[in-house]
Amino acid sequence: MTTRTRFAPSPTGFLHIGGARTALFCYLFARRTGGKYLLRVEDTDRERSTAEAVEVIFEGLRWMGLNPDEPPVFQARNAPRHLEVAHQLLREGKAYRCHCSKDEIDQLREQQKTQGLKPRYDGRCRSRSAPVAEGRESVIRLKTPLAGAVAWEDVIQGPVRIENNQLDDLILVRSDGTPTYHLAVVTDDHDMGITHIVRGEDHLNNTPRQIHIIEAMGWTRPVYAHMPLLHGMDGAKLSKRHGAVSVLAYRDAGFLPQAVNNYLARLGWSFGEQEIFTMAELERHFDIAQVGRSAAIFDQAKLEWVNGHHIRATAVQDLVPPLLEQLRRKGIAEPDPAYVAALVPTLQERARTLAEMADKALFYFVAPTAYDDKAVGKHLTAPVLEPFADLVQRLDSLEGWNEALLEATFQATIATHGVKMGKLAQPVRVALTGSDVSPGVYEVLARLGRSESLTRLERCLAFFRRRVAE
RNA sequence: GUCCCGUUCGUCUAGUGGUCAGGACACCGGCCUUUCACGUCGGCAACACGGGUUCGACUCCCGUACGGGACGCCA
Repeated sequence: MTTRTRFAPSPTGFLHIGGARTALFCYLFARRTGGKYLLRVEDTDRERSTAEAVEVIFEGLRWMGLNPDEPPVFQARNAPRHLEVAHQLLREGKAYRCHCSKDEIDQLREQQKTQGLKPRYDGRCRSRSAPVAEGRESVIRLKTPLAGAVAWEDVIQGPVRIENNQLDDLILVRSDGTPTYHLAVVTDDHDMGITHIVRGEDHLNNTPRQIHIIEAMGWTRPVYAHMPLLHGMDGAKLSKRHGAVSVLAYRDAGFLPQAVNNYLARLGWSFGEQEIFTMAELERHFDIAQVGRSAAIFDQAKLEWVNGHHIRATAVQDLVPPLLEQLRRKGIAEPDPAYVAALVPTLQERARTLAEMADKALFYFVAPTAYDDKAVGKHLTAPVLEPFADLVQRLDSLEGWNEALLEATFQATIATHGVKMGKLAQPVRVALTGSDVSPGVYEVLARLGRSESLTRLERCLAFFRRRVAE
């Protein structure tokens, strides 16, 4: 039998980084076991579900590379089937109509709470014999076994056992005639042939209720794997106040999807002492049974480190499109892809995100309008003026313009003047970039080109002369 | 309040009765070097607490504390 997993987001907002992790685990489990990974949109909350949210979630999953193996299922469309199941249970006496009003139940819960009990419906309609006034609203509730317990072997949590007396008769169909979450989930999972349910630990308490529906229908139980939740740096459940929680926010911040996947997979799971994984390696090694049971805290600093690794390991051509986007955001109207491709190798090991890479690439597009004060004070000093002027002269009369030639010119200059390379290279860096931090000077000169380089150098030389004269 | 789960360096984790408790990020320092970064070497730093069980507990059991989740006609 081939395994089938599903990621089942509800489209009430963006794709949360925690949801993305759940999707990733579903996906990796399916890949590892040679099964299928499916997607089901749980849009049964008519009030909060939106088409925009569906699109945003799809976009997030697409970006992560977590594309389902079959077309997505939209739960709301299966409502007739869900109701059919509810009515079958009703006919078989496994469910019943409950006419209690919301107020009545609220009151009951309130009362139970003050008594220190777990608030739950007491099943008062279960054996109601008195006829009910015609037209009064009703819901359909499942008859939950009164005694006994539900137990299952959770792939991540281990053996789990919940006493039935902790449960109440859950609602299958609302008073407006629409199916509830539990009914829909169980029915769809069955109909979709889901064999393994990988989801957040927040669903652990839902599992026994869902198992009861499954048992009532005589369906086979899927295997469950409840993964620990993700927490923010303060230890609380990850939420908006923890900053970027939408996966698309990570894309926009310049992270690579393979890095996000890598980091997310390592949260709660490890494989020897390996930290960096390609998607293919994750598909090969990720073992959900080895996932730990405690919640993990999302650490952006480590994500950045992982991202830096992937930036260095990714082919230039694959870095160009997202980098172009980052550059546009920084105000570079129409960056030339070929030019950008030439710049990438000079920046790859200097950036942890593509946004940072774009920042560091800016000088390639715009000549410095001012020189960093500290850099000027440190490197544009009187003793270097002569060697620097001589270098500019030599570069100006250079025939040809490539890194080897440039280096030879620098070497000849320092030999003539008896200065150290650092003394000469730093002013050049300032002239070219405005600061004393940049990729190698030969690399920069080569990419900027002869004309632009000389323009920047001459301008700086003039500035340098004025400064020394003062 | 009730039920369920968790607890090893600040963070992610290895560890399944006998280890100097290992690795990674971050942080600090050295090296490399035309700067930064990469790389590399080294440093700092943890078994929540209290009882058991045992010749011996991070590892097993019980309790406490702390944290999280769940208790909807939301999903």
